[in-house]
Amino acid sequence: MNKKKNIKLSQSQLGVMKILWQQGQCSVSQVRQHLNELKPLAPTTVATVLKRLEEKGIVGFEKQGRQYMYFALVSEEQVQSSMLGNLLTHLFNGKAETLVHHLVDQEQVSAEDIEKIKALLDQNRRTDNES
Amino acid sequence: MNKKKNIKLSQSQLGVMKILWQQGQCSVSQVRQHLNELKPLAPTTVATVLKRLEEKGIVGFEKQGRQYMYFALVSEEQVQSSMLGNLLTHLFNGKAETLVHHLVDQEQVSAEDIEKIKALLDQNRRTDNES
DNA sequence: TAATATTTACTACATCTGTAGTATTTAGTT
DNA sequence: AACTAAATACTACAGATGTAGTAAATATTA
Repeated sequence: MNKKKNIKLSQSQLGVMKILWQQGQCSVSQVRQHLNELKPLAPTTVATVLKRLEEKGIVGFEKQGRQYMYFALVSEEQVQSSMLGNLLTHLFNGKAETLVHHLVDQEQVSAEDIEKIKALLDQNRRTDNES
Repeated sequence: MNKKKNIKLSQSQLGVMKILWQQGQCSVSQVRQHLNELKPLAPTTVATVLKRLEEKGIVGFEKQGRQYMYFALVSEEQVQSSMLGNLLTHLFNGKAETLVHHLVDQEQVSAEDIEKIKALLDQNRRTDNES
């Protein structure tokens, strides 16, 4: 089972993970370069974040010459699923409609997005009926 | 404007806020009593959490005899909106469909819920067209 | 009024996070 | 081989969180 439940990442950690998810495998300085556009950080800062992620089993690394190449050990989907589930449970009392209601209601989602979501739900319902 | 953006509450804090949202106004020991079913905590622990929430402007209190009566200064909806928005932005790259997809896909939502959500979206679309 | 119970005030302390400095190792260059 | 640049290893430190102990104030009761 690959069910690492209750993965919880802070904002900084997420920023770093996004790079790894996009780029696949990066050295500290590569991560730093990618982050730089968003937020300039000292090299050691990035290294610390990566080391801590490694300690938590979220990323792994492989020595490559002098430097470490880091890579994600959990997928973006896993983290999304886990953190969303957490929010759903603890903030929305498990009520998915309330959550979606906020999404739709609170200026955060375009009409176009709503169409996409609806399409998604329709599709889901169909496959539900078929199975 | 009552727009307290970027409200971010930890799990413990959320637990306490839920009591206040449900009960309206509580003393420390009342909050503690309600929490007790979920998680027994020392009285001072609850008091500390409430004091910290007060320092952040999330709750207020009013002296009533010897004790403080605490009450929420931000609504559950505000917190839901803020924290969901945060998750949407930082974990789902702003893509609401991805978020909903997870909700629907990941065993977290019943078929019934999906129907409710669909109804919600339909309604939303109608009012969109009308306005 | 003295004793007891309740409540708040202050202190504590470990862990996590955000951020980075200093020291050391190592590789590439002259 | 000596020097420089890059990388990692420690250390640091402030703020947030989870949890609670001890002291002090206050109210209730015997």
